[in-house]
Amino acid sequence: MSDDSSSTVTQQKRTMGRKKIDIKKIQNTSSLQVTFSKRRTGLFRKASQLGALCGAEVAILVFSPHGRPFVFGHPSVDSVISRLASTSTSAECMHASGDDEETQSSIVQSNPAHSSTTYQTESLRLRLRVGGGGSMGLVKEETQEVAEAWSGGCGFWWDQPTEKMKLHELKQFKTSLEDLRAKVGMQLDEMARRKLAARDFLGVYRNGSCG
Amino acid sequence: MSDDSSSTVTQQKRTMGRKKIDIKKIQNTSSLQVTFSKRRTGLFRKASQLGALCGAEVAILVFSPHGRPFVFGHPSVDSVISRLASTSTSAECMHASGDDEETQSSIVQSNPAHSSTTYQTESLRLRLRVGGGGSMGLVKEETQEVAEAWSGGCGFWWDQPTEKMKLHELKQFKTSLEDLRAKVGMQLDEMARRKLAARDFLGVYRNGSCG
DNA sequence: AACTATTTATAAG
DNA sequence: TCTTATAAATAGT
Repeated sequence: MSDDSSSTVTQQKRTMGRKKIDIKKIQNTSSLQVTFSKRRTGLFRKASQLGALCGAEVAILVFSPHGRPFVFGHPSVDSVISRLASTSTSAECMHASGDDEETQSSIVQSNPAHSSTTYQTESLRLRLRVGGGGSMGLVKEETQEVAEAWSGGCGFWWDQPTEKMKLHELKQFKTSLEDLRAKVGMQLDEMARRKLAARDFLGVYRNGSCG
Repeated sequence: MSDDSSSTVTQQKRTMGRKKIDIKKIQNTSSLQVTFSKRRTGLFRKASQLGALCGAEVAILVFSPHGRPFVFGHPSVDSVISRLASTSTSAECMHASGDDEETQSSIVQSNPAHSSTTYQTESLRLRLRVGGGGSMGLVKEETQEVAEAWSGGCGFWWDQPTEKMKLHELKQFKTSLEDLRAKVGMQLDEMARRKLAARDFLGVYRNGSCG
């Protein structure tokens, strides 16, 4: 005990720590965005784990409070929706009537054993495309850095000396492929946020080979 | 210290507690099912919270390792898919190439600002229907009990003296609507598992009125 | 974006 | 299922 600061001083905690919150619409705009971002990431991570752990197929579609769409799919959104559409099922369902219009959702569970098609749809075709960045106002220089980190060389970016992309963080990916996927999502988030126009990085990594 | 059991006996823990697991396909069949069930429930709960907290719209489609479909939607699967389909977007995407075929997923994030439709689909129409139970072999008596608890009266089941359905558990629902939704999912799970043929409980609660 | 202090989610039993 | 003991997620700074 050589560093005891004072006798009666209760070791002051740096942060208040997490607080319990009730599940109702967050009013503060900024915290709403932060929460949405964190939780969406967490949701996708969980979905990814469910897929990896159980060999389940999962598709998630989300519209941010701003109306911006986010999608997650394992193995792909398209395949899962198509599968659901082509699966003959009768659904046992329950609509939980919420308190207000913003608070209702439905949970459906289908049993393949019953064959009476209740879904009808044309396959939702997802044509992935790398678009340019949006426009949020950030130094172009920074954008360039990240872009180069992604498209600069041959091989996967996590195997490269991508100091510019915070290598220490990238190294964590190795722990598991699940984590890698989640990180990819976050990276994309950051890229989008920075108006990154790395429109060809996808082509480079498609099929895992250097094009 | 009046209840010290023994001098050198290290208080034996009842359970090993949670252990860290690596995210790879679970081999043990039974634990796979348990894990799938728990995690799917957790995933839906998280999705529900995201919707309630942020006013986000979410749709999740899951196929269990057995190929059984599970769906969650806020406000509904149909509406979210339709919205996505009708939204003109260009998608910034990344396909994380997994280690094996079972381990790849895609995360897509679209920016509404770019208007070049990349999704094309017919609205996935979800026609909910209450089907009969499956067949898993459980005492009919028990089934009957639960069925009655659900369809027995007018009004919502959580406002009724449904001792037969474990009221103590149902009471927890009140803490939040989010929780209620999650629980509904679990209840439905149980119902399905018990081969419950309460084919008309939905009708009773549709619109929140006693039909 | 980082960092805790806590609340939640869950792997084992 | 129900209970822990722990691992994870995340609200507030």
